[in-house]
Amino acid sequence: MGGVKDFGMDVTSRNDTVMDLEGDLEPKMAAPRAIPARPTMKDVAARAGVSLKTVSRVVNHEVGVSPELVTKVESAAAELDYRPDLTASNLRRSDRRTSTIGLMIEDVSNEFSSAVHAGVEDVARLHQVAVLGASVHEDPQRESDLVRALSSRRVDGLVLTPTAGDHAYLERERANGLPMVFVDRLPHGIDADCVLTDNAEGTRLAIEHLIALGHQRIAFMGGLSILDTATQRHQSFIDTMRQHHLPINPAWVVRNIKGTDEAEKVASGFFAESNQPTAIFAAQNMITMGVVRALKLAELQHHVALIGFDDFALADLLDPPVAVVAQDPRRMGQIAAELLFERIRDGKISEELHIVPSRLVIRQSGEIRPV
Amino acid sequence: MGGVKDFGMDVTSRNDTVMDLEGDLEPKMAAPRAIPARPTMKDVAARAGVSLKTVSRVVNHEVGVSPELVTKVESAAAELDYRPDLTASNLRRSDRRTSTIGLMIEDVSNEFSSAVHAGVEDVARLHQVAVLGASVHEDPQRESDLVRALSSRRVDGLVLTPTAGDHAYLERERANGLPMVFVDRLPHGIDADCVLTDNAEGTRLAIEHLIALGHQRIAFMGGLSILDTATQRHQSFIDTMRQHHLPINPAWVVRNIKGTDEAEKVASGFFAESNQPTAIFAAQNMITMGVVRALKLAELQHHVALIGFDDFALADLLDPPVAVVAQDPRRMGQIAAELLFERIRDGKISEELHIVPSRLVIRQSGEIRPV
DNA sequence: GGAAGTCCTGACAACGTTGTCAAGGTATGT
DNA sequence: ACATACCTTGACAACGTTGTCAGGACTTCC
Repeated sequence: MGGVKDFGMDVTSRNDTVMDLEGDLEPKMAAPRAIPARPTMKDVAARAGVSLKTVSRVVNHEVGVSPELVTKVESAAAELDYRPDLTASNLRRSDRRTSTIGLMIEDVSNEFSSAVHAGVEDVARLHQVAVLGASVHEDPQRESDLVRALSSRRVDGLVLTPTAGDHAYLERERANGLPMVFVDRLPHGIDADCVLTDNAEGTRLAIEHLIALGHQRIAFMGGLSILDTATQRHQSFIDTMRQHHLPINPAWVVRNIKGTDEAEKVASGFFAESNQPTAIFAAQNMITMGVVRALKLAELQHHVALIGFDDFALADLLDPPVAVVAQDPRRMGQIAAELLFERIRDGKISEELHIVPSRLVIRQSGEIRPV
Repeated sequence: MGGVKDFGMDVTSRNDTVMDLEGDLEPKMAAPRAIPARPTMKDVAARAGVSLKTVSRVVNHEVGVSPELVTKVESAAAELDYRPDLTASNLRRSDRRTSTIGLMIEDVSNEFSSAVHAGVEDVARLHQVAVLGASVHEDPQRESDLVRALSSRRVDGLVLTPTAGDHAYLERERANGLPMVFVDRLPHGIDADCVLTDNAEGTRLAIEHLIALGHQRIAFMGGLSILDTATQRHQSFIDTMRQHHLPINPAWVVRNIKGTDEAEKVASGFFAESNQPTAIFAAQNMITMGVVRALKLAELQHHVALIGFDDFALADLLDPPVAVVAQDPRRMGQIAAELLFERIRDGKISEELHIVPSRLVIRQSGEIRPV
């Protein structure tokens, strides 16, 4: 249990301030400024010569206040620069909404995540709701800490990309009235609303495109298989190859690749052998970039076909431009947020699954024919 | 004036719910679930058989509670899945801190902005503070709406990238106790702490590098000159050229370029003339990308030198790799956040200016010599 | 002219928590 | 045994706001 933050130090320093001002004759300037008191409704009421409640009514645009008082209150509020205090308001209001939602994504600075963020923000803005964003960095501990922190801040709901761990613990949060929608990955241990890319279909499109060009020796490079996005893409690769009766060379099916550098090494490994794949399917962003590097190094970028999963900025400016299965992360964020607001509104708990289609973006690297 | 959100609809629908349950005999399932009541300290106190205040003490790790009661309270809290309510806590606490700060950046999904976001988050996490992030999209109206919204949510402070407009209005917010730090751009109409890239120095480095290679015909392509980052880069370009007694061709100094497409057009315009620049300095991210496109189209990418301001992912994978003046946006976010927490702690208002150095990242496009 | 209704306004409690203070218990010193 | 100090605990007010309700001024109707 325990508080979210230890305020001990702050409190002490504040007491010190008070002592300074009362106890001795140091000039006020030397002591840290007291925290300025923000004007409250009470202040506005006093200045406008009305009751507290009337100010509340004006601020909330309730009907039935005489125009005269409305202007009086409004100008008093403007003069004082009064801002309603949402934290107090939420405490009292019957619906207890904070007009704030939490967003937990892999990393705010990663291209995919921040597109999701943008999508969530699009929708949140329409609802006049603020977004508390946080990066999980694939750390289950951090994930649950963040859920705690956001829950303590009484967010109205949560959009999150689950880490690999177990998510049964979220069941209790949800039971306590915290709606949540998952994005990009299916959570484990809880049935909940979820917005996913069509990983299987996207992969199938890419592989069949390569097959249509005549490729038979296709390598698969995948990410961490604890993530089911990675697993789905891998499975779809296997299925598609089998459906087309193509051999799968186990040496060319590498999973659990982490990061650009590792991907580069793996791809370079392929090219060092006499028996080389004629096409590579890179099942994730970072992996694609690693492969691009390796191809360039081996000067094979115009000889080995490459299709990546997930689009990235400038993919079309590389030499050759890199073909990808494009997801629509912004759309995913929008859908997730819309779904969340629906749940917040009707208070229902449900387990809807939204699949956002992925599409093959044809660029030159995907048009290279086998030698 | 006015409330931040109109809760009218919600209130109505809630009344409806109550009516349903009381008024007729419909099964409960059909009506929207009532909002589940989250356990409060009172519930925990009742279950543990202690007073409210004792629970408060345990939750906040105050000393002087008997170990026996501590365990009793802790297990009661765990059984109920109690979460302290920060909004109520903040309302009562003497320091009135929400442990939340606001971050207003250009666009959460833009590479530079989200790196700043990541930097702010790095520091915020150390302080156990949550970040309310929002995109301003270069809209002054939106900016001030957001400030209002964040101020109403009683954030402890603000990190923001100011738009082009006037920021005198923020003076009043600050006077009402809202500390703020600006990033990337100097605000107008208010003296405040600010974290900036060394635009002049970075530009000088780039231009002098080109000059050292023998370039004399250097074009400048800049962004919106209402932004002073753009103005500073432009001014530094002019100064550096003058210092080296090089002619400035007005036709090659284009400012106010907006977006990739426009940049591409401008650059293509250069190449259509018989008299061409031998080097281009692109003073902003998007512009650089547009130039890359234009160069490729004109097949001049190996003949005209290019240096851009601000690094971007994959710049080193392009053909040729693109030289840039690299800023350090993540570091900027970190510094801004550190500065903000300092101000929050000591309550001081000041006008410190932090210049984060930029550095020239030499890549092939910047090594092309004039013909 | 009085009863009934409408409109506008304000007093007061309450939201969930923490700060303050006092009460009761135990330990210590004489 | 008594006074003193300390330690632990709880009662109560308060933070800034909104929900509830009641009261006063006016209007309307018989």
